[in-house]
Amino acid sequence: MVTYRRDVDEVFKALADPTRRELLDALFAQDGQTLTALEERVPMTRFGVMKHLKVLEEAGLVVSRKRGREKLHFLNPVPIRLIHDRWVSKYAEPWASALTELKTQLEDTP
Amino acid sequence: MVTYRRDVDEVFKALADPTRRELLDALFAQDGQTLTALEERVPMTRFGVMKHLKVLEEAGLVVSRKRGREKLHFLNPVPIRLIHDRWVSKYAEPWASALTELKTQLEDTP
DNA sequence: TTGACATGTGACCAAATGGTCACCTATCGT
DNA sequence: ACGATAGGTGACCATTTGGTCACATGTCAA
Repeated sequence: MVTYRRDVDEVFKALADPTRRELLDALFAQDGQTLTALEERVPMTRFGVMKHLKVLEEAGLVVSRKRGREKLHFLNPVPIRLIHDRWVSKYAEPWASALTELKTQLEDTP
Repeated sequence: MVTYRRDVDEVFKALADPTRRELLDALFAQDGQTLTALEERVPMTRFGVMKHLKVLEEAGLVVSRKRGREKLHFLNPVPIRLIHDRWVSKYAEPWASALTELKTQLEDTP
């Protein structure tokens, strides 16, 4: 089994950029796209996309594979699942709605 | 009902900093803390903490309320729940394990 | 084999970010 | 009233980040 113990911080930082989230969405829609294919999805030169893909790869959110002169990119949802399980779920539990009530009350308090 | 249509991007960006996640954790552990109380939780001056709290407030992750000369800070989990429902869950679904298999196979391919 | 195509590298730049500080206002307790 | 306490503002600085470009390598197809 490959090790998924990459830094949680890297994943959060990788997800913080809207372009990178768009790239993930593009791979979600169609996995295994090349750099030039992804380039067309986003208002940016090839070089910008390359940098973003590098960040995504280092965070483990994207894995790639070379086929001839092309580089195919694949979405890896595991890090997202990890931060979901270890972090997001803690705050997104059902009882959140109770806190929502509290917040509403507080904001209505003069 | 208060409007929760804040920008998703702001939430992701707010969550991208480890100090800010620590502050959220601190509020998760004990809600309604003052600035000086939170200051002690983090290796940073008061001013740095103020900036981080401002980012968290603007993202809607923290709401505050003044009590005399103090400012009380409260965690608002709703934005996290929103990005969970609208974004994270899409990638963190059960079938993610199937993709994990695929990724492993790809990485093992020479 | 040669030209077009897909990707990679390093330098470079502007803007955003994270953090500190001097100074200021407001409120509390006595 | 007065010192101490809690918080706020704006300037300032170093570093990181997002993006581009010139140039270079590897690969395909005729």
